[in-house]
Amino acid sequence: MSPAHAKLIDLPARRARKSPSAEGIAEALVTAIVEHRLAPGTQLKERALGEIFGVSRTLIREALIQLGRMKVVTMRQSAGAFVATPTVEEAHQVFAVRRMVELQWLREWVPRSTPAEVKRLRAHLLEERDALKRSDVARRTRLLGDFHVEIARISANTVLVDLTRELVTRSSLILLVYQSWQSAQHSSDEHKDLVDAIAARDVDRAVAIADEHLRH
Amino acid sequence: MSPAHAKLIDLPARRARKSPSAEGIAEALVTAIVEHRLAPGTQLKERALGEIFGVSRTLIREALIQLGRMKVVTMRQSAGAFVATPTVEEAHQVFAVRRMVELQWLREWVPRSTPAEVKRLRAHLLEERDALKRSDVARRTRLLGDFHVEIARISANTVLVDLTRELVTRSSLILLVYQSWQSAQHSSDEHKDLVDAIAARDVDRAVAIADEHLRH
DNA sequence: TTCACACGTTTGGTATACCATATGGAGGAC
DNA sequence: GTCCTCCATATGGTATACCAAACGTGTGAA
Repeated sequence: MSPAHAKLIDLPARRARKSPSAEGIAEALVTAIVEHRLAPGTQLKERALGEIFGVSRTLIREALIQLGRMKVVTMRQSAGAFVATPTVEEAHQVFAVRRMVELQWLREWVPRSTPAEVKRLRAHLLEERDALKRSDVARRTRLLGDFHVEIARISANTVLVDLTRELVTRSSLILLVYQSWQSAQHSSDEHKDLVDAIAARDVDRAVAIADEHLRH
Repeated sequence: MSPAHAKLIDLPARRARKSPSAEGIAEALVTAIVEHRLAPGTQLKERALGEIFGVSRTLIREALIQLGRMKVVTMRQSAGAFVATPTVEEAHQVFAVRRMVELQWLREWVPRSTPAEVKRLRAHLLEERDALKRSDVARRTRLLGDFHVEIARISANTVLVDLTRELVTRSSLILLVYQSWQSAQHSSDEHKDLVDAIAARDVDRAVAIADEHLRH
């Protein structure tokens, strides 16, 4: 958390500058972490962050507690908060749960998917493509994750959406640590194949593609 | 949060009285809520709780924030924290997600379940029975929920266990609001049927029973 | 008698102050 | 010269102080 980090966080902080609540700060930090501007293992010092966001330690602390519960940061006893560095085992566990949830949801939904829903996903794919073409790393990372959230959102099940978002966030962090960056294009291609299978209402193929996708 | 509530929380507070951390307080509150000692809608006043637990508002606040993220309490803007009163829709959503996760896990695990694992579950069933016989409401409520956590624990997947625990907690709160109390016996019977199916490695029957169980 | 306004009290929101602990560096002794 | 110890400082943990907003109550006027 050198002063150099300040400007890295500053941008998202300003973007959500309307009376910085704990949630806003937490979100800004998640964004900064997922977009690789705060490396895993980095200590998140409360006073420093307070200065950057222009608030007291109280709100920073609130945000860090929330991130701690999300497992995006690790709270070490009387040592403070650090950007989480997921272990290989944790990675497997997160993806195992994602497979359970996301594949089962596909099984329920794909047979009765509507053209309007598929259209929404295709629109998302175009955005992904665009980010890929422009090499907009931050936007690309976010969109690749949001694709899965977008699928969950179709369920209109808030619990499912929140869960998916949380797992996707953790996954992003994991991919940062364990996956090479070239695979972004590959991921987006798999997303396209998945949407095609959904449009064809081919449950088995959709599940197979998603399964493969989530096994890396 | 009348003074009368004090003694209701006091017991679990004392039980976990070893230097009351925010987590300990959160857990004590969850227990109190799930065991029906704090009714849904009750306001959780920070100063009052602080006095009960013998700590300042800071730690209480930390605990409440965590419970808020768990959706066990609702944080209303500049009005404070209240024990959550789940809507019917939320109830459906929680159980829909539980079905996705728990049924899929059963499908993966039951075919290769071991006698030792089944034995653990049977031991848990005995505890349930005992609590039922003694009409120990608090213990019974906890154990009926823990059964599902116990099944998740077999996966040795921390993410799955934590997720299950969280969903089960929310479910308990929902059942308090929408379900009559007599069904505890029935629940435990269904648990027994489920363990029998697991022991027989009958995946389809196990999933069917669990599915029925989670649909109420 | 009833309605409305205002004031006081309660409560949550945020900042700050204080304390304990961990950490790193400097200095002294072997 | 190296290692150990002690002190200074930085940092997290907890309590408290201060502020603003919401709510309830009582009083006065219509």
